[in-house]
Formats: sequence, C-alpha cells, structure tokens
Amino acid sequence: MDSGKSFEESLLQFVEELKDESEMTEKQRSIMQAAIKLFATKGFHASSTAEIAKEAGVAEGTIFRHYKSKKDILLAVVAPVLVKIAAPFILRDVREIFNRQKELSFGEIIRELYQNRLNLVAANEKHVRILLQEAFFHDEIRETLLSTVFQEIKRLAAQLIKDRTRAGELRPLPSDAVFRAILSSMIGLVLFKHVTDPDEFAKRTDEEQVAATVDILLYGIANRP
Amino acid sequence: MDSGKSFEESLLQFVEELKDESEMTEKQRSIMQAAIKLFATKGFHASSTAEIAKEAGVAEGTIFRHYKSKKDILLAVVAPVLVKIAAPFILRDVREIFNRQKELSFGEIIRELYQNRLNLVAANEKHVRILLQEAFFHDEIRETLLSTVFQEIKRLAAQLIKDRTRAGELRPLPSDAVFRAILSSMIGLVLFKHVTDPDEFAKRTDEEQVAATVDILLYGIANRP
DNA sequence: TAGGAAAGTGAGTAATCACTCGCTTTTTGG
DNA sequence: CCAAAAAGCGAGTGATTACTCACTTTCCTA
Repeated sequence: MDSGKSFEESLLQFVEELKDESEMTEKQRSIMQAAIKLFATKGFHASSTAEIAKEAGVAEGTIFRHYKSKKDILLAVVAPVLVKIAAPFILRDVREIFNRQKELSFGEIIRELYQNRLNLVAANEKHVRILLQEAFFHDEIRETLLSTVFQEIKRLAAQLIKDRTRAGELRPLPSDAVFRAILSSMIGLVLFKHVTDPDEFAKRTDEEQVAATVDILLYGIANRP
Repeated sequence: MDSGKSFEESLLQFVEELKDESEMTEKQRSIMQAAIKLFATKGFHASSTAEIAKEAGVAEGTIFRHYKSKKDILLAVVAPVLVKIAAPFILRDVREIFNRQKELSFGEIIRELYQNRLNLVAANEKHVRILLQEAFFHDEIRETLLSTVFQEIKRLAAQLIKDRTRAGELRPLPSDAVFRAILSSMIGLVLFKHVTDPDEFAKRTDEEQVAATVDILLYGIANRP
C-alpha cells in the first residue's frame, strides 16, 4: 500500500476514474450486477470470480479485463455508494432538510429525515447490505464511513440541536445523548423494517411507523408524574 | 443437511455434546482462542485453517482431530454464545429484571436492563462481533438468533408494556413502537460505545450515559408545548 | 473499408484451500 | 507398568482460488 495517500483520497481518485454506467459495456454492467447480487447474499470472501463470471454470463478473463483484481470489483461496487451516494447524496438531503429550519418544527424535520432515510435504504438495500458487511472487516471502509458520513451528520445535528434547545423547543439535555437518541430511533426503524421484524413492521405504513417513532422521540413513552 | 431436525434442535444437541472448557486439551483451548481472534478480526471466510493452526501454535492436523470441519470451529465458537450466553444467560437476567416489577419503577427497570446489556457486551465483545458478522451471511444463525432471543425478549417486553400502560405509568401508544424505542436506545448505547463513537461516549461514565438515555426514552427530547 | 484498438475468450498456472492419513508421542485405567 | 486410546503431527491430497496470456471477435475512425 502506498502510505502517501489516505484511503479517502485514493477512494476519491478511484471514483473519479470510474466510468459511469452509461459508458459501460453490456458485459461490464452484468458483471457489476452479478457481483452486487453475490456479495450481498454470500459476502465478498465467499463469492469466487468464477461464480461471478458464471452469474454474469461472461468469461472469467473478461472480469479481469475491466477490474484488475477481485478487490477492485468490491471497490467498484462500494466506492460509488460511499462517495457518490453515502456522502453527497445522503448528506445533500440531510442538509436540505436541516436547512429548512425556519419553516419547519423540529418534529417535522425529524419526520422528514426518517422518512427520507427509510426510502433511501429501501431503494439501495443490496448496496447498503454490502457496505455494512464489508465495513465489519475492512478497517478502511469502516473508518471512511465514520469519518465522512457520520462525523458530518454529527456536526449538522449538533448545530440544529443547539439552536432548537436555545429556542426552547428542546429540553436542556446533554447534546450527545440527544444526537444518539435521534440516530438510534432512525437505526431502529431501518433495522426493524429490513432485518429483525419486517412482518410486524408492515402492519402499519411507513408513515405511521415514522409518526409514532417521532412522537416517542419528542415526548417519551412515560406519562408525566 | 438432514431436514428432520431444525437448526435450533441440532444446535442444542451440538452444545450438549460440547466439552466445557475445563475438559479441553491445552491445544484445543488455544485453537479456540486463535479462532476467536481471527474470526473476530478477519471474518470466518477470510481466515484459513493454516492461519488458525499457526496462531494457535499447533499442527493443522490437530485442528481436525477436534473439529471435523472448519464450519465446526465456527459453531463451537458461536453455539455456546448463542445457546448458553445469548439465550438463557441473556434471558435469565432480563427475566429477573422484568420480574422485579413490583419493587421497581419502569425507569429503574430499563436503567438496570441497559446497564446490564452494556456490561454483557463489554465482557463478550469478540463473541458478539463474530455472532453479528456471521448472522449477516448464515441464514441459520440469523434466524435462530431472531426466533429465540428476539422473540422471547419481545414477548417479555410486551407483557411489561401492557401492565405499565394499564397502570398509567406509560402513555397509551402502539406497543410495537414502544418496544422498538426501548430496543433502539439499547442498540444505540452499545453501538456508540463500541463502534461509531467510543471516544465521545467515554467522556462520561456508562452510568451517566444510561441515565441520560433512559431520561430521553421516558420523557423525550422536546419541551412540552 | 482497412487497420488498429478495445472487448471478449477460455485454457492454463501457481498458490492456497480444507481436509486426510500414516505415523509418533502422551495420557489413562486396570 | 503396560497396552490401548487419545492427542498431536506434518507431508500429501485433489479441489478451488485469483489471476494471466495468447488468441479471436467486435468496434471505431481515418
């Protein structure tokens, strides 16, 4: 590894060099599709290049015509999600929602945020799956994810929490605990919908689930004494 | 696979047959240790039996003297966590805490629960890591985890929520959303402490973080209008 | 439409994989 | 104290791995 550049820098460069989908060959697109399918279901290490080739209906050599190694395939799948979707796209919506502070109440902001995140995950389920799976093992991916996306969201949220607390809309509470509560509820929504309890979750619409969650986040589950 | 028995049943039998640590050979113990270390850092598929043998200071043949396949090593690591720790141990504490209903307020119950969970994860960090990683890929493990631990916790919580709502201690809310809120906050605590933001989290003690989290769960983050 | 570049192929390669087996060493119980 | 059983060993197995390369086909453009 060249220690001159950080993973983030080389990732950014890597994405720059990535062709976008329009100028891909048909074969190349089917390689990507096959890789996404296999990585999402079996994981990176358990998927062989032979399998990917077969699933894509392509000779194994063709894969290495476009990607110089197997890890390069993973990066080609993960990097755009990380840099193009996760970072700007995710953050763009979040920024937009947060910036409409003046028009919206805190509850409305959070409601929009949650709904938006649920939609985003639903639309990119496999990519999210791969990203999280590989973040478990690959320190580089995990740290990039944390240092870009998480830190930025945290910064944005901190500002919002500070403003709204000062305005008397929020209770005076440790701001890290408030941030954690907001994020936990969001993670809980995604987790219950997609992993732990999809059937139970689907008994009511996403909008209803979001509304109930925001209500609890704002006012808690207890009756006041 | 023999379709006569469910994975849970064979898992139970498997654990029955497992020697406990006291009657393991020294070599066998170091194989387990090496496997836990490697699986936790690199994942199951990325760790080779040659590596495990080397890390354990043991011939490769010795591994297969004790475990008939590589997957058997994983099960020997995961199964006791799943059946001995996750199921009875986890649930024992949860039951105990929940059953002291008469003495404790709802807030106290949740506070004890969260503290207990934080301690449990801290004490079994690597095992939890492996369990979650492999639950991603192996349907069997994920479904066992969900159908035993999750469903039982859900059942216990549903009863508690019902009682306390009827007693007027909790607001009348959809009980699945309340359950999700309780679990989300717990997951958030563990996640922030161990994965996303350990430095920030450690600025205050576990007890203080738990207290703030329970306060927010009960009364929300908003000022009442 | 000629010709060079890019895309695609699949047999071949060295390395590594999980696992076996014949062997030696250690432990155990009568 | 001895014999059988258990534990330990490491070279060796065929299968599979990621990857290469000489070759053919397709595409682009001058």
